Amino acid sequence: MQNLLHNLNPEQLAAVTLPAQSALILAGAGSGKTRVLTTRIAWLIQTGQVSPGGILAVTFTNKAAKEMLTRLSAMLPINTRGMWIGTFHGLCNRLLRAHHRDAGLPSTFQILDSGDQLSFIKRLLKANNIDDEKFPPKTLMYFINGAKDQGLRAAQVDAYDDFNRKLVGLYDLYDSQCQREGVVDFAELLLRTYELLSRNQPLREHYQDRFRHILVDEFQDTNDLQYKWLKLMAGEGGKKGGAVFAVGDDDQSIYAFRGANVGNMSAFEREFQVQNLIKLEQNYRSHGHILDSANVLIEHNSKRLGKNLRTDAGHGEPVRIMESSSDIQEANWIIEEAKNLIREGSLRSEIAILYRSNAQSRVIEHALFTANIPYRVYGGQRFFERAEIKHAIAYLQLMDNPHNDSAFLRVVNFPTRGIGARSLEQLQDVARQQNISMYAAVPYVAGKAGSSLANFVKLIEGARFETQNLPLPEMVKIVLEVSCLLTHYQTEKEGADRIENLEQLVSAATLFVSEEGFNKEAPAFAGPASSAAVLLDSGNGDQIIDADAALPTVMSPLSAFLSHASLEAGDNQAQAGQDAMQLMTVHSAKGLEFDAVFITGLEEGLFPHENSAQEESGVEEERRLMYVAITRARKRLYLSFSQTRMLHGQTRYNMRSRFLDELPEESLKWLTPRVQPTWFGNKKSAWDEAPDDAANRIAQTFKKSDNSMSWRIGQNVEHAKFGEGVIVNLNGGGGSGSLRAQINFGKFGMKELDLSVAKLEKI
DNA sequence: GTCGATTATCTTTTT
DNA sequence: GATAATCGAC
Repeated sequence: MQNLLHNLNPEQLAAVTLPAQSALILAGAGSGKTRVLTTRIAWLIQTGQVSPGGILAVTFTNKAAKEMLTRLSAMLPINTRGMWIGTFHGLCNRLLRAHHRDAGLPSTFQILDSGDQLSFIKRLLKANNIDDEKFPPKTLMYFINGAKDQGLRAAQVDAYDDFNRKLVGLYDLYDSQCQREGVVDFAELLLRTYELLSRNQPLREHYQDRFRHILVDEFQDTNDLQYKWLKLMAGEGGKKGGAVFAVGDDDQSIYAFRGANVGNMSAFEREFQVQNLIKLEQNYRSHGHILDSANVLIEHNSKRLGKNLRTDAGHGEPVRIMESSSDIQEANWIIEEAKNLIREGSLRSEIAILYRSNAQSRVIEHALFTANIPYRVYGGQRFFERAEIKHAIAYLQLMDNPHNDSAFLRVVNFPTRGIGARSLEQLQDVARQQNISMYAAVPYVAGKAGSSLANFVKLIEGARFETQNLPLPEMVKIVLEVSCLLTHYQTEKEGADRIENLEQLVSAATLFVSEEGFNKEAPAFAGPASSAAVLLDSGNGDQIIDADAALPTVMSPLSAFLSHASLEAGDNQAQAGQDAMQLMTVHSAKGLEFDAVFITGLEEGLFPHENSAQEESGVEEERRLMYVAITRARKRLYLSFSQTRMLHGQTRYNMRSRFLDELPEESLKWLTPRVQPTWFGNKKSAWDEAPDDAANRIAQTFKKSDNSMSWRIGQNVEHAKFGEGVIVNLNGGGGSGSLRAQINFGKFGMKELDLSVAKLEKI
């Protein structure tokens, strides 16, 4: 045990060894949060305070859950498979599979990912003749998800006006359609579980009794429903059930846009009568200048619980800031700089390039590709989201649950088999009249269309029959054959990649089967609690099995694999083993760390993003995002912005991000001359100053050749009333008439001014 | 009904 | 710039 607690600092040690009461750990970036969580679990088990089965540990991402399991296995000689460590969604899925009858779901219920959900809604609107101009599918989707994230059913939502009443009605319709098809969306997984446990006392008490310790990672990211869910699991603020050990950092709350509520942290402190509040402020990751930058930046936020990171690592190198004239130059510069780092001995995998939105990766990827530097992009399109994979999955879904209309529509005519829009419309009408799924409605359609449809049904039934006793990978293989997906892509010109992906799907199935223990005889769960896999009374007279053990006991391999495909979209490219540079959004970088980090596109409108600029809370969230980005870096941090950038297929001119001006001067080193904000009175052009030689050299390299024109697009200007701006477009002039300029003044928006009249100063 | 081509739309982050 | 939706020709 000494080993376990060895090397913990006093705060970490205190947190790990807290008594079995609810506790809140404020863990700053790089303060050893995951370490504290896993060590806590290991310590609880090793000191015999709880069995592995009495632990419930919740994370938000699959990555975090996996990390926790790996570290735990390294600390303790136990089999972690079957332990209740996972994402909210994953754990709820497991519960619902085990108790699907009580939850009112078919055993083969399927999970809609957000793409599926959106097309589901589009279909719903069309089927009910709703004008999707007036009720855009996305609006409805946000409405439904928002309500569910607060734990509200349609009947519980207050509607103030006609528009909202209509949305509520559609929400209700949506839910009943989901029920009919046997599908659930992400939020539904949580809401169903919550409702199940609220209403079913024996079940609730069983789990409350069982989970003596509930540990929550990234608590600041919980939404209202997740918090209610935790309260239910813990039973009246932990009085009846287990103790809740919540770890979070309000400064890293970056998911408010999808319902996360930082207020849950103070609510938790109050409602769980938290007496143990521990702050982890010692940072083990970043050098001083980097940490100072993060600290000073985040102080610009008003709503904080208050926390400051410190380090013993010394100041280290200053934070470098670079201004480029275009996104392409930005990318080229990054690559030059990265090459230097690599030449000096840095691993490529220790260099990360971060950006605010996925669209920004294109230019950088292109440059990396040209420079022949291996790289890996996280996010973007993932394995299970690829079209060909979705198609294959849809066939499997239909075999497992034929009432899933989304799956039906996706593949009924793919590859084409002569079933067109008309016949499907007909089929849809029948299905609606009879209140059955499209699949079930097939026998009611007569004629030529009817027989093509019947053939499709035969195909699915045949595949199901043929594969019923085969292992999952074999099943997938056969489905690829009989669906004609393989032959279809063989004849297609660009089909080679897709076939390769389909083959990878078979490998994914093989891997899944062995990882989840579906190829073993007995459930893999081992440990003192396995005997607790008792039968218990569900309250409706049925004897049911606790959702205790590993997946194999509560669902079929196919159902499990399909959930896996929805819940874990899978990595996009598995060039594992290669030492490659890391590209990702700031959001997906959370929880990771690198020796060197480039934060790119630090421009107004991009970072902070324009969609967030409307409200102050939006900007504060962006600032927290920036805080997260900065604290990813261990030794070296580069911040970069560009005067122009291609976005949506057209060039945009942005001003540098306000965040750059919120950093402590003494920790920064500007590689290009810094143009002071106008209120400091410095109105020289960035390219006309030469503070130091290195900067001058770089400036020369990037200097634009055509400086002759008095006004040019991209010119920074200052206006007496509107302040600092940048010329976006010029028109008129050409000898006659007056020259007019469109100028982006940031806060004041876009203005068109006559250059002969307006008093503009170049800066 | 099918295919290819054009047009519209939309681009923040993710389980 | 990329994809989905729509349109028009066979």
